[in-house]
Amino acid sequence: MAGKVAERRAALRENLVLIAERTISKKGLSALRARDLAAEAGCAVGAIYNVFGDLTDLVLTVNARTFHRLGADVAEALADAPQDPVEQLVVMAQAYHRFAAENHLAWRALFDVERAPDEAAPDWYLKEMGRLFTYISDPLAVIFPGRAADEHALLTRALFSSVHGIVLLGLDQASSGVPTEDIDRMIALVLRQFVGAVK
Amino acid sequence: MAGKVAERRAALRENLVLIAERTISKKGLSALRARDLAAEAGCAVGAIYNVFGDLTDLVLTVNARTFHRLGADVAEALADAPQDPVEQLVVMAQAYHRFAAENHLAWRALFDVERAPDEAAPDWYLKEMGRLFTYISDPLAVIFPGRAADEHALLTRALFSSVHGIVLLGLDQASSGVPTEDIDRMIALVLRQFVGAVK
DNA sequence: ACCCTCAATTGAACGTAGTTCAGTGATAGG
DNA sequence: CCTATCACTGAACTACGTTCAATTGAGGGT
Repeated sequence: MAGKVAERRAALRENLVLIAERTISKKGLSALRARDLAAEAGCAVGAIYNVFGDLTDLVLTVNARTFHRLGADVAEALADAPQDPVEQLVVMAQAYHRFAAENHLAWRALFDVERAPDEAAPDWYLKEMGRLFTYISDPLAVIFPGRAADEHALLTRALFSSVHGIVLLGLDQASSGVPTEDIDRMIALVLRQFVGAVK
Repeated sequence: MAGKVAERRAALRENLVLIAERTISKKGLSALRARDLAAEAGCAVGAIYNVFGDLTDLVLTVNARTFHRLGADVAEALADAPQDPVEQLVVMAQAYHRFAAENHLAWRALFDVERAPDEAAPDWYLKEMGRLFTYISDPLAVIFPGRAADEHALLTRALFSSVHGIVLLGLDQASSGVPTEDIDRMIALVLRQFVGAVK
């Protein structure tokens, strides 16, 4: 029976990730507790630290999955979008909004993890980010042909950041009155106005 | 000697706020500790709770001051700005960026405080936010006259959120390569492009 | 000047986190 | 079947925010 240990470890790891994912999605990052986690997984608290270095490692694993789902949602929206590059941008941004709204706490956890100040961003983060940037970059190249590469990169980043800001502040004060439709309207307003300026 | 107690309380309060402000500015919100605070202020830990309900109350007081300084900086930039409404928007947004960069940890603390889920945003927050929105709203009314009031409000909020997003993501990864000049360029790019002044 | 009352102040103690590690028990190879 | 090894256990440790019984000292009455 070779690898019975590794098997159990892998199973525990998967289990912990699923439980953490559910806890974060339902009750938020701050509700994640080592003891609760162990109790739900039916293991000792110490076992968690055999699989993950610390709870932040576990959260980062959950975040990687969340980020991947986010990327897939945006990609799906893009696949179903019309050919018009402006509409593609709008559709993707609204897909981003929809994902953030429907997975609010998990989405928040993406940014609420505190990284060590000098620690580099994880690999998967940069990779998924690059993926999202490509989705934006391509339609932009159609809309604004002949821009310098560096300006094009800045434009891409700027648009992503703008949409992110609109969603972030819109959902933050969801209780104090920014309806979902208004967030979508703001996104469309900024994107259409942005590209319409040169049309 | 009437009010000697109240006097000491007020002095302690001021002292605690100043110490907390310095700690947050230098080491970040997460470095704020009740025991360190008491040691620095030369009082018992319990004394903090005679003046503030809890540490979050203290942080909110610091945040109110930070937000006020931010509003003043933006107002000053607006006062020195040219008449052109587009340039006014750019100048204000870059002032927002400069404040965030120069007071990074204090600025982050504005958003990193976790509020109770159902608790309303504090009064001073809404007031300062309204102040910032007015600064943006006025030039926008000149640039886009004759828009419906609700669309105008959405536009204002959308532009603020966009600039906030650009600054937030730009400063977050400052280590992994978004120079200050690029953030300013993105701000100018979005705002100028938005209002149709193609350069 | 003295004491007495009561509220402000103290800091040890409490509850709850994340994390560790010596003891225990199961595993895989001989 | 035995045993060296290593993963697992959970009590213990540290570090928080917060509380509260005990203490102190201020302000008024005599």
